Amino acid sequence: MAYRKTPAELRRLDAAREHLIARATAVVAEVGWAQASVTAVADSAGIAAGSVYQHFPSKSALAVEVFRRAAGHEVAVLDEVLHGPGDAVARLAHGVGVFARRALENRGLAYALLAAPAEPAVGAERLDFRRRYRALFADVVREGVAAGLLPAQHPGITAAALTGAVGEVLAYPLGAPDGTADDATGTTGSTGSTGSTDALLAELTAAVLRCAGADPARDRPTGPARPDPQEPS
Amino acid sequence: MAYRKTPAELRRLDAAREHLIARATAVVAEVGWAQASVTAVADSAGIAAGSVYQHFPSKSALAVEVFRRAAGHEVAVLDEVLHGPGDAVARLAHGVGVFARRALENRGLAYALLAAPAEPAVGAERLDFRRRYRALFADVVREGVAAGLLPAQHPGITAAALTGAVGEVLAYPLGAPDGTADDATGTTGSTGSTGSTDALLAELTAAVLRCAGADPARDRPTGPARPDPQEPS
DNA sequence: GTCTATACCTAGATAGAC
DNA sequence: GTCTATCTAGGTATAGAC
Repeated sequence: MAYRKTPAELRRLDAAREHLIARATAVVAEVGWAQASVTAVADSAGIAAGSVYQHFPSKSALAVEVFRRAAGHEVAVLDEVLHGPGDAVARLAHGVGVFARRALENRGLAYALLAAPAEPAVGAERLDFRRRYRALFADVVREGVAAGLLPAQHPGITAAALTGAVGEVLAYPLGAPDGTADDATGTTGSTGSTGSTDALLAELTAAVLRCAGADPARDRPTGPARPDPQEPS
Repeated sequence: MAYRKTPAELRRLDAAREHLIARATAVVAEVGWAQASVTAVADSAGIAAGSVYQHFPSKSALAVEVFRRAAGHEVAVLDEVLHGPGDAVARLAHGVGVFARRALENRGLAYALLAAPAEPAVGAERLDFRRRYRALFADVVREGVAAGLLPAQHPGITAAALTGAVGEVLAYPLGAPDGTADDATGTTGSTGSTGSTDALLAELTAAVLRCAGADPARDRPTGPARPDPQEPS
């Protein structure tokens, strides 16, 4: 017996672990945290429940890893957009649009990450990631204020408001299992590219820009003028 | 044996039930949902664990009742302010102020209602109450738009954004056990009436008004001009 | 290394005495 | 009606065979 595992062994183990994480993520996206028992996840991954503990010391650890991977990806995407080219306000608008679109394209997972009830360990992780979103938004707001594009304000508080606003606006379309949301608060199909999704995005972006204090007079690349919004009920 | 309970009996039972709810609420406010076991609640109420089931069919039912009472009270207060005297924008500002102040004065409970991880039944109730908040905000926004005080927008989406913004901005000061929050994101004392609380309220209100699109030029009753906000880090 | 089977632990819920 | 003591279920985690 070797003192060290061979490269091939390591690769195999790592692949198994990755596969487990991927399947766990899929299960969570489908049925939520509460229903994602060790048994269900193991079944989905095609291994025995006990084997899960070859890769993770506890269910919590696996759940946290699932959350970190998925949420970390979203943070990275948002980070790239918010720190990309263009002025601060344009980046803010674009960032929110990208974030929302991605969420609406993968609802189950987005809901799990944003709002679904979860065990304390995941809840703590969620708070941590919300802090990261706040930090990203705060950067852009600060920059916008410095550039004279936004009025004087506390960037941290505005960032928190933006984070909460985006999450809450998305929560209901995401929470509705499939197409039960009405009007601009959800989409009717599954691909997430329907007209009402666009309306939702436009309104969300507008609200976010207003919240940061962006000048409404400046042209936004989001469609012609303002497409007279309609109320749901 | 009487077919009906005597009025005295009914009163006694009702009082016991009320006492149980009150104690359960206190326990939840102190230690959160997760730690509020049937045993802990019963102990606090001075009865045996089994006796809880004389008043509620299940732990979930008790938790839901606790949530409904507390959240219902907040909704009623907000409702009264938002539908009170004054123009729509003034009421919106006042309503947010009152809501935030109340939350900061009773942090444990506010955190439990707004953000703390909870069992699915409570989570569902929370979604329902957030819908009510949205409806209240939507009314005021709609009114403000009609009165020409606010720009054209989708009231439901703005209302969701406002609900999320308020919750998220408050979540961190509330979540920090006691005075660990820095700068305007929290208070230092316990009474909730310190200077930094006022700063937080002012910034939150400003962000909310911007989000709804209120004209920043109009005077707000909240302090002299704008008290040059400072950043935390 | 992976599976099967099982132990165990926590917390909610119940039965019967007083 | 309330308490004590007990039962139970559900799901995590482990032990030992292959």
